Parts: sequence; C-alpha cells; structure tokens
Amino acid sequence: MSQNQSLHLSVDCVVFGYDDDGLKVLLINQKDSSPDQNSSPWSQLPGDLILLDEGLDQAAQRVLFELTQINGVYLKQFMAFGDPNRVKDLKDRAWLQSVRNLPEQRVVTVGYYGLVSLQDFTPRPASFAGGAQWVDLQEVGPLAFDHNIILDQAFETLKEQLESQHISFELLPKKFTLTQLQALYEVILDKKLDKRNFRKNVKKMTHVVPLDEKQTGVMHKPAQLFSYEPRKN
Amino acid sequence: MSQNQSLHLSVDCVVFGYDDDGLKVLLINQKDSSPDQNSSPWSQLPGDLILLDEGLDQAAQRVLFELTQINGVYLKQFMAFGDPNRVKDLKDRAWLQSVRNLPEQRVVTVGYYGLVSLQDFTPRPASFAGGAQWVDLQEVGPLAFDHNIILDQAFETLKEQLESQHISFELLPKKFTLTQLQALYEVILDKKLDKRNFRKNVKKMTHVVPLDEKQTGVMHKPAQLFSYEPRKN
DNA sequence: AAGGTAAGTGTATTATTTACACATACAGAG
DNA sequence: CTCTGTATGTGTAAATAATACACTTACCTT
Repeated sequence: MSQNQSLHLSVDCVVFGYDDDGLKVLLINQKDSSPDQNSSPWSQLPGDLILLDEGLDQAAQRVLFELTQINGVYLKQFMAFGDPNRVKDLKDRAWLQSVRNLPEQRVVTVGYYGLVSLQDFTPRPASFAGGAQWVDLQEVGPLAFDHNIILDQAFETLKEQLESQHISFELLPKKFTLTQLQALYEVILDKKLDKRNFRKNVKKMTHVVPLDEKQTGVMHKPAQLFSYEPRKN
Repeated sequence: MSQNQSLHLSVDCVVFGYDDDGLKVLLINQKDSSPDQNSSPWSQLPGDLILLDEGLDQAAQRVLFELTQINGVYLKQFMAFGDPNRVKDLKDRAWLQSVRNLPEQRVVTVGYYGLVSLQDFTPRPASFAGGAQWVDLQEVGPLAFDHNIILDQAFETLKEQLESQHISFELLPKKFTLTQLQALYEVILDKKLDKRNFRKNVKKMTHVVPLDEKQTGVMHKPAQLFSYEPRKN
C-alpha cells in the first residue's frame, strides 16, 4: 500500500455482425503514425481508455462510437483481461507511444461483446473511411496486443449465451425469415439444424411474432416475415 | 487522451462455504481505525488493490490469503464493477482514508467467486481472529461499498455455472455422500430434488467415483462415500 | 405453360425427465 | 438380544422433449 498503484483501464469491444454472407467482427486499423517504417500497421479491436467519470458500460458505448460511429448496439461485458504484460509486446510499442501519454503503463481491459445486423447497416457509416472494417471471422489474422485472445473468448461467450439470452435477434434485420434465423444459429453453433425441428422450437418463443408481411422479389415461395418483440416482464 | 486517466484496480473475493448447516459467505470486518466514533465498522468482502506486476487471478489469490489466510481455493473471475461512484459513498470514506494513499481515487474492481468446504476447515485458521468470519447467506446485512451487489451477482453466477463447471465439489469435503451432494444442490438452486433421479444423474458423472469406504458413527444405514476425481482430458 | 427454387408442414421413433414406495443397515434403548 | 428409529439405497412406468425424415406450395423466370 505504500507506492502508487494506479494503472490504466480500457474497454475493448468485440462487435459481431451478421449477414447472409456469414459472421464478421468489427476491426479498426491503427493509424500508422510511427516515424519508423519497420512497424506495420496492426488491426485491433475498437477499444480505448475509459474516462475517469464514466461507467464501464457507458465507456464501451462511447469508445465504440468514437472509433466506428456505431451507436446503440447491444454491448455486454464478458471478461476482464489483466495480464501485466498484455500491452508490453514489442510489436505494440510504436503505436502506443504515438497515442498515449504513458505508453509504458500497465493497462487492464474490460471486454464487451456486441451484435449488429449488417443488413440494417445500409448504407454503411461514412466514417468507415476511418479504418473500421468488417472482417470475416475465418479470416482474422494476428491482431494487436492480446486481441486474438479477447476475440476468441468473446466468441465462446456468444456461443454459450446464444440460447439463454435473446441475443440472436440483434444479429438479424428487424424483419427476418425463419430461414435467416436458422442460418444464423448454424453459423454460430457451427452445425446443421433440422428445419422442421428448428421451426417447432421457434414457435415456443413467444417473443418471435409473425408479421402481416411476406418476403417479396424472390423467385420462390415468399417466406413469412417475423420480428422480435421482447416482452417486459 | 490529454489528462492522466489512471485509476485504482482492486479484486474482491466472494468465497462461498458450505457445511451441513447451509451456505455461508466469507466476510471481513474493517478495522475501526477511524478517529471519530460515529462511523461504525462495516463488514465487507475480502478485497484489495492489485499490485502493478501481478495478474488478476494471482491478485485474487494473494488478497484472499492476506486477509483471511485461506489459500489455494478455486477462484473464478465473474465480473468487473466500475460505477464511478462505487467507493464514493459517505459511509465508506473514513475507512478508505485510513488505509489508502489516495482515498478519493476511483476504484474499479474485478469480482471473483470461490468455494470451500467448511468441513475440511477443521480447525479454522487461527488468523480468523483478524476479523474474518463465515456469515450465513440469509443473514448478510448491509456491506461496505457496493459489496451487496457484488455478492448477489456472484451468487447468480454460481447458480448458473453450478452444473456446467465442476464447481460443486469444491464446496464439499473430499469424501462425501450423495445425500450431501444433493443437499448442496438444493441449497444453491433453492429447490427440492428427487433422490432417485439425482442419483441417476450422478452415476453419469464419471468423475464422481465411489470409494471403498462407508460412513461410520451414524445411527442409520451408513452411506457410501464418494470423491471427485477430475480426469484430465 | 413448364421448370427451378426455397418455404412450409406432420408423424413416428427414440431419448430424457419426472414421479413415486419399500426393503436395508446401522445405533441406541430397553 | 430384540425392537425401534433413522437415513440409505434401489427400479419402473408415464410424460415430455428431441430427433429423423419427404412431399406439396407459391412465386419467379424463360
């Protein structure tokens, strides 16, 4: 208790996005502001230090918005990462020096995961010029810091909580077909599901309600559209 | 990014203990080192600031040992608590001033929950003179800071993870009867279970193995003893 | 009008969960 | 030694949930 035990605290957001093309994660590119050339620009999860007067959930929302212009998505804390050396790796030094007052200071981060429907993102936020991009989960390369670990852990948590929490609907357009819902489950759980049985289960979910509306413009029998109506209780 | 965004980080341990008498939680009493009398000594969860060179899990183990002499228990991170005002309450000021360099500094805490078998704690660590005590979950009063919230959240997490992780065995003596195991489940889940069905399920758990040993000194049919043998795989 | 495409639907089979009652082994009392 | 009290230990039938599986329908295109 004698010396100053202060450190930095950040939040990192693992935002999953889904469209018919598969499951993506939102990454940003570090601005290559380092003077020397030998450090290539890494991708990383959107994250930054929290402000001294904001709560954690609030910080996650703010940071995500500042870095990607994405607003109001479902963000849920899933784990804190506190390895004393998690930001000490050589590869990460140059960038830290360019953006932080105290680049050597230890940083503990709180991980959040979030979910968005890519269909509802039309058109994409202009600010994506800023370096944010949706990367297919299969194609994520090495990230800055320990962000690969954080991403893996977030995905594990997503799988576990998919059925218990009502998460899946955040990943779909507001109006969706049961086939879309099923495809989403299949991507996340990584296994094929039986169409009939799946639909039987959905019928039990009282918060998935059919709309008076059908798919249009498809060259097959148009599907019934559904929406998610969370009941407060 | 302009000003210093350092803050304090602590760990708090919610250690559950179980004996035939019920489910308890480990609390410590703040030493009443305040000069003025009008601040009564609060109970709190064992917790303290982390050191700058230790990991979070490591910090949890150390802090728990320093405050209660309890060593090597299963401790699992469950949530970070970061309300900017969580240590700003009037009731907590005096104590903070007596133990911290920067009593006004914001503290974010990472919650861990842990489990011990009270039967295996015979006799109790001498150091419990230091003010640690097992308090029946029903009888926990108001705690310092936001520790009631942390406790509730830990208990929720315990319930959820009881079956998926192999947690329950940490709460029992090394040799236990199936009736003890069942009673534990009933306390945590807060519902009665059917004896036969419960035993059927346990038979499926390959890591619960019968010993060549029976209960002695009981005035009824002695129960088979079991132990928990985690298989590495 | 015909062909291509995904939507939508029911039933039989199997596995899992639930409900339920009596014989057994020991300790203590008489 | 016998009797009584007490918690242990065990099986089966009924209900519920999970799985496997194939054909008709509605729309679009050519």
